[in-house]
Formats: sequence, C-alpha cells, structure tokens
Amino acid sequence: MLGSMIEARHLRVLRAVAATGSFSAAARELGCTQPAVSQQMKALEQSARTPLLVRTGREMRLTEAGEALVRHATGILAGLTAAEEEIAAIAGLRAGRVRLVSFPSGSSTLVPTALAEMRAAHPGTQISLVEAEPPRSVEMLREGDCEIALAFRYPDVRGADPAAGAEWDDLVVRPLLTDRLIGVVPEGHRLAGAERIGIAELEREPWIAGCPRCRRHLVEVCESAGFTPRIDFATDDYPAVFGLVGAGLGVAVMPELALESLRPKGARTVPVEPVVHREIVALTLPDLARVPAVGAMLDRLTAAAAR
Amino acid sequence: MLGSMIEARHLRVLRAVAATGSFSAAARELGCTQPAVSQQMKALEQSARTPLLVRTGREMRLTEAGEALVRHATGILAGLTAAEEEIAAIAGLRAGRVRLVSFPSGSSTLVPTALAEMRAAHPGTQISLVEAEPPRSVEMLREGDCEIALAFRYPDVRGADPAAGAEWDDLVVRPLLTDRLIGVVPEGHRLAGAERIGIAELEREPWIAGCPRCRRHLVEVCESAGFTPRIDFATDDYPAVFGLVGAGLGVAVMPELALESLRPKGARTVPVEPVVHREIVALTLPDLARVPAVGAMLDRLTAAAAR
DNA sequence: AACCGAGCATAAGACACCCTTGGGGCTGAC
DNA sequence: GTCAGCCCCAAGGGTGTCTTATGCTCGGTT
Repeated sequence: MLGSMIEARHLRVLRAVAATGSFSAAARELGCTQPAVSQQMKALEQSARTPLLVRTGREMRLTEAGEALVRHATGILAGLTAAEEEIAAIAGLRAGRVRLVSFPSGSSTLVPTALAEMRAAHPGTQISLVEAEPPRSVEMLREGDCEIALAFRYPDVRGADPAAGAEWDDLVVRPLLTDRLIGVVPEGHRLAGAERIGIAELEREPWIAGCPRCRRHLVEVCESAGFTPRIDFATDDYPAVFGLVGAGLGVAVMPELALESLRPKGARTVPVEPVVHREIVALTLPDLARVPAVGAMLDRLTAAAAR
Repeated sequence: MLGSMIEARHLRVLRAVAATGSFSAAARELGCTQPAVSQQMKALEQSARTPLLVRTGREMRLTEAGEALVRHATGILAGLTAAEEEIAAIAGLRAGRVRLVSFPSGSSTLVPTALAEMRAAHPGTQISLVEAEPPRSVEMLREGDCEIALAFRYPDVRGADPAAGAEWDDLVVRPLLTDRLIGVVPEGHRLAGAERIGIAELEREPWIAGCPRCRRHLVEVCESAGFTPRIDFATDDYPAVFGLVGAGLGVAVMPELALESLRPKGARTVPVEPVVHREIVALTLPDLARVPAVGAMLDRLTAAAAR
C-alpha cells in the first residue's frame, strides 16, 4: 500500500545511470556494487510498468519513459537536497529560530548576555524576545507560540502550594539561578538602618505587593510568620514599587536581582528573615529541548546565570 | 550508504500528519496502522537529526524544521506524482511516441492502415514514419533513432546466406506477411501471355534489378536455377522498374505487394517458378518490444498484415 | 471521584526489501 | 585467442517495515 510508489533512491540511481551510461559506472559513482544498481532499476521498471532503459549490448539508453522520469528526477532531487540542506542547517545550528518569552524585568542582564553569546556563537540563528507573565508565558509555550519561557517559582512555604510547580511537571525545567527577596523600607523608617529585619517586625506596615503570584507568595510567607499583611497597592513594575516605598506609602520585598538595575531613591534595602528564595528557571517542551537551537540557547542561559 | 537519505515515503507520511494533526488520523488517511506512522516519523526525525514534531498531549505540532520539511514536501511530492502520471500515461497508452522506419514503398498499404488504427485506438500516442533501406534502418534501430524498423528478408536459397537473418538474432523479429515475386516482362515479350514462367526461361534476357539485397538474392535464385543473370539496371524505385521494362529494356521481378499500387504501363506481370517468397517483418529491440506503445503498434502492424 | 474513549509509544514477530558475494555469459579489444 | 569490461542470475545475511498486542497518559464524562 505504501511501497508501490516511486522512491527517491530509485531516482538517484536512475539519474546516475543516465549520466554515466552504464550500471557499473553508476555503481562506482554511487558507492555500491553493480548488482545493486541492476536490482534498483529492475524494481523501478516494475513499478513504472514500462521499460525505462534499453540494453543494446554496447550502451545503455533511455526509453521515452526513462527520459521523462529523468527529466522529472532533476527537479525532484534538487528539491530534496534543498530540503535536506535546510534541515541540516537547522540541525547544525547554522539556522533556526528560537522564540523566547520572559517575565518583565527578568530579562535585565540574564537574557541580554545569553542572547549576545548565542548570536556570537551561532550567527545564523534568530532569537526573538517577548515579555509575558508566567501564567501567560507557559500558556504560550503550550500553544506553540514560543520555544522557551523564562519563569520563576517560589519554594513551598508550608507544603500547601504544590500547584505552583505542579503545572510544570510535563515540561522541561532548567534551573538558572536562585536569588532572594530583599526588604525595602522608606528612608525614615525605624528599621531603615537595621542589619536584618524579621518579617514579623513588619506586621503592622502597609504593604506594596508585586505580581499576583508574588503577592500570593508574600501572603503565605507572612501567614506562616503569624500575621496577614495589609496590602495597599500591587504593581509588577519594580521602579514603581520603589517610588511608592520612597514616598512612605508602605514596605515591600523585591528580588535581589531586580535591585541591580534600580536606583534606590528614597528607600533603603534591608535583608529580611527568614530568607525567601526565588528560583528563576527556563521552561520548554521535552521535544523542543532536543531542537539544537533551543538546547544551545538553554545552555547559554545557564552559562549566563552562572555569573 | 544509500539508505541515509530522506525518502519520499517519509514525506508522504509527514504531510499526512501535518494535515490531520495526529498520527492516528494520518494512518487512516494513508491506509495503514498507527504504529506504522509512528515509526516512520521516528525514522525521519532520526535522519533529520532534529525533532520535527512536538507532542503536547492534546495536539501534534510541527517544529521549525518540520515546517520547513513540509514546505519542501509539497513541491517534491507534486513533482513525484507528476512524474508518476506521465509514466502511467505512457504505460497506459494515453501517451507515447513510436518512431517507425520503413523501407521505401513498403509502407504503401500496410503502414497507413496500421497507423490509422493505432491513432483511432490510442489517440494520445504519436507515431512518426521515416523511410530507410534495411541496412540503414536496422542501424537506426540499434543507434536508438527509432523504435520499430520494417524490413524484409528472403529465405535461404541454398543455405549459404545465413548473414541475412543472422544480423537480427539479437532483435525481436515479428513476421508480418509473406508475398512472392512476380515476373515483369514487356508487353510484346514472347512470354507476356504465359500463365507461368520458369525462371530459367529468362536466362538470356537483360535484367532490371532492385535494391542491393534484392539484386543479390536475384542472382542467387538465378544461379541456383543454373545461370547468372545479366543485370543492366538497378533501381529500388518500382515505378522506374515498370517504366524500364515497359520500354523493352529488360525483365524484372517485383514483390506482389508492390504491384497493388502500380499501374502496369507497357509491361505485363506473370508468375514465375520456382515461387520466390519475400518475408516482410517488423524489427525492434527486446526491451522496446515491452514498451506498451511499441507493442501496440506491432500488434496493429500484424493485424493490418493479416489482410 | 472514578470511568472511558482517543491517541501515542513500545515490543515482538512475520515479511519484504536491499545489498553483497560469487559465478556465468556475452561483447569488444589487443 | 585471450583478456577485460559489463551485465544478469542466484543465494545469503542484514536491515527496514508493517502488523498485532499491550501499556500508558490525557481529557471528557457519568
């Protein structure tokens, strides 16, 4: 049912025979023995239901049908080698597109350096970057709108939050780096000069929270410390958080990594206890992880995170 | 060495998978089982050295390499089916060219009727006709300049002429019809009214011979009758022979078939004894005889000769 | 919460295909 | 006449391919 068609191998052999004029020469060109060529041609003529070659003792000639097939074979084999080359380029990292989606402001230093190294090592590849929040970015990954999603996760505070990581159990999770949350208080705050702050010391402060998941995790941490934070504002824009805190409107916690590219105007940063870690990971699909360009980009991200 | 390339079968399966979005549906479309599709795709991905499909649980998506391959597959498979159709047309007598070469004036009635029936039965085929003498026509056949050669041969007169037929022992010889030689004498000749002429009765007449092979055979026949003919003229143009005989310049023998389309001006025809037969045959190469259009044309020639 | 249907992967077995080796016949050249 | 080149044929080993049967996961249902 599937095997009664003309195969590419047949056309390669036929073309070699037509070009050289003999089975033996074609066999030498193809790197096989002469009976192999003979059998291929017999099979091809059988599936064609008409002779393609005329054996005249001295030379091997094509029939009309043979000429027609050779004429078509040229284009077909050209298309086939073009396809093979394009695939080989993708497999050999001389081409390939990787769509990277990252959470906002998570691409401050990690993504740019990884992207620069990737471009330097494999100039043919094209890396695109879009920003999206983790719930949305994972959705994009599953929908096929990107190949790599940068996300972060918090460890379970009390074993009651398996959902945060459980959503990813069918994904490839590549840990990149782990940073911790730093407390942010107004300059005039009573704890502004402290060396460390126990989280419970901020029980009665108004809070400025981050993105929904950050906010949820903040509540969990505080509740396991014995209180429920009063959240007055919520924004995922870190400069805005800094502005709000600097204006004396509340306190906040912020990833250490985000601080590197922010200027603390009117606010002070203080380590909090217990230490809260945030793990930044790269996510992809199992099949996509085996795509060379995707794997290479993951490696670059890992390498960039190692600093 | 030969088996490491992308095969057409792989592309057909890949296209079906891409079109249907699942292995099972592709298997139904292709008329095979689902594991067959699964294994084909695994083999293709292995030879591509990069994943082509992304299994996301719900749907089957293509990677960039997969998209590229499908894009190429469209053209490749189109070319392949076009080639298959053209071959099938030739095999199915909806197309095909047959170059027929015939000896002069041998195509008087035989070839036209066969050609007309061929055209009526298989309108797609193209039959061309060229005239050439038997030594040359066989050469054309061997050189690949025609598919069928019409020729004639005389039976051995004394077992000393094996060369006439021995040249064809690697050819397919299809006997079409056998006619006999008829004597031609001037109107005023002493034997013009005879019912039969013994060949020896023309011993002292001047002769008008035909083509080289006819002339050679004439000499053999006469010699086996006990004399050597005196040949004054030789031409392979039968009307010219008639003219020469009618002008009283000699006697001749002529194939009965040629007489049908000639007007005997000034000459009379008389059967000669012993009866000399001339066998008209169609020649082709063994491989070419298996080409449908060639075989069909041979059949039409045989059928036309049966009348 | 448990069930069920759809879909994919895997394993094993039968079968076909393909290539190679070895031998033979044929043709053309020295 | 011999020799080299070319083709076909037959037999054997290896590989690929398809099928059946089975297990697993997922999504929708009862």
